[in-house]
Amino acid sequence: MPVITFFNTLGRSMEEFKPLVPGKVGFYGCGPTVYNYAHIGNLRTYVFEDILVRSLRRFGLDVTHVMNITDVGHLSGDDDSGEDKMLRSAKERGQSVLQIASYYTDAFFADTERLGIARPDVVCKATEHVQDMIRLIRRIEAGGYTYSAGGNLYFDVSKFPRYGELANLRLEELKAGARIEVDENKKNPQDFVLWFTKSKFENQALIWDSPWGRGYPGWHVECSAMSMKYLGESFDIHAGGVDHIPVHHTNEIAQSEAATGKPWVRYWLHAEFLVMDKGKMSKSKGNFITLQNLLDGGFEALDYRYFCLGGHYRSQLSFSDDAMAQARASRKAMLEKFLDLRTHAGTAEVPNRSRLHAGVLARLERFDKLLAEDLAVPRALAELWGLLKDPSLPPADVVAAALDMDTVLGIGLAGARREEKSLSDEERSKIQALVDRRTEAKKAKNWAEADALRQELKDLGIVLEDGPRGTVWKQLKA
RNA sequence: GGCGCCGUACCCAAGUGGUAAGGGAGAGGUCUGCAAAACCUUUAUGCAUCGGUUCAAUUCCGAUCGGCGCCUCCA
Repeated sequence: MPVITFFNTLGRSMEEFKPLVPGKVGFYGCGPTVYNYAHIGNLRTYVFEDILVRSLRRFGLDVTHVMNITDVGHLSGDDDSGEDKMLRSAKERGQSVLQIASYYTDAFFADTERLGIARPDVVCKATEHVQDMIRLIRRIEAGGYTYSAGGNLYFDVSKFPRYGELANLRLEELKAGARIEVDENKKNPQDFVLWFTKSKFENQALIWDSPWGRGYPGWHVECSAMSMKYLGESFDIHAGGVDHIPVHHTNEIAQSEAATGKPWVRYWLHAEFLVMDKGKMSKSKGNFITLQNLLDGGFEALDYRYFCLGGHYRSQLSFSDDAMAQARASRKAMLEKFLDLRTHAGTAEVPNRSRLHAGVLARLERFDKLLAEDLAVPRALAELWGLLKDPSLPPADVVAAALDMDTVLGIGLAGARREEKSLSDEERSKIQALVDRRTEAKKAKNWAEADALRQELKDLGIVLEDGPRGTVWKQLKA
């Protein structure tokens, strides 16, 4: 197992990764708020987390991956037009907020599944853990970190000296209210609500009884409560998008450590944004794209995954139709190359790792080393290309190693097929008959007829390739 | 106002104090009746600009220009 290093947002430096319990990793990844479809920017982060989990497992670590589903707290407050439409149509169908949440949760996992993202070991819904949150809030309250105002229970950041450490925040320099009105109940602008009994939204749909009155939990508390429930009061890795650093994760740390008095998370990993021409993808700017949009545009889900692998997780990645098409072309070429090698490998026995050709093994080792260096996935991908393109390596060994690498990358080598859709035997024999007729015409040097038959097949969606071993046909990509 | 990131060929994108990965696209070639595929070759004396440090900078420092993110729910 190589030495694993990660760039820890807490401290902003590369650190060797050493799990709290040797051989085991507790990992919490911030999940979706399920009131709308995930867009491809969101999904980039989940691809990153998937690569993280798969890499750790590759290195022999026993990972427990926990992900929350935020299905409370933000369902009635956002007035994005697209969402309103969804809510309205849901209302027309007589559905509850929970049904909406359920719908988008299913949609989310349908997307991640198509992207080959492994399902977390624990998926926990906020609405099913309100009692855990209440218990956690009571501990925070017992420590004297809270105050009540205007019907809400607030966390008092002035009681937590290390507040803002993760984000390098210095409270006195923040310009509170620069972009949003300050809640007049707060002693400090950074204070945040642990429990609402007075919603700023009219129609909060879900409410619970609590020691502070009937209401609902603040957003940040769910991650603290659920992560501790499943991973313990201290655990190894917490990941999410960079946007969470200054507020969400900062607040999570404050309340978690206020409750337990212990260090909470040891390594913080944050994924940068996918950006479009005009900046990040966001609903309010009306420039967000879903995975389904890409599928409708003729891309495969794994083309998008491949696209994500082209950039390092800590760098912004520029999305465009052109860049996406490039990723598709690149992945297609890679699958073709792989299929060629698999054909050449024929029935040769696939060697296990210990018996691989030295040159292949060397590449595999470099691949592992790159992953271990803060997930240098773009370079790991280049290593896979180098492996596939090196003519000096035995095909069977290359195929074995490529499949091995793909257990982390997830580009879909194992499932690669030449044919796009299944054809009936009847269709096959028809095509073969035409191909045979053309072969006869070619033998007779009757080029006109041969070309006519080529065109006829092309109209059927079949392209021909004359090679040294005769003519092979393929389906034209739809 | 504060915090932070980025600017690498036509495009996406790695990377390092010692002379620019990979992919896409383009060009030329081999092969081919045609075509495709494949393969080979090729495309930044250059890494926004200007200074500085250094034997040596794309890589460190400073300034400038440009772009982006966060400080509000947001991956």
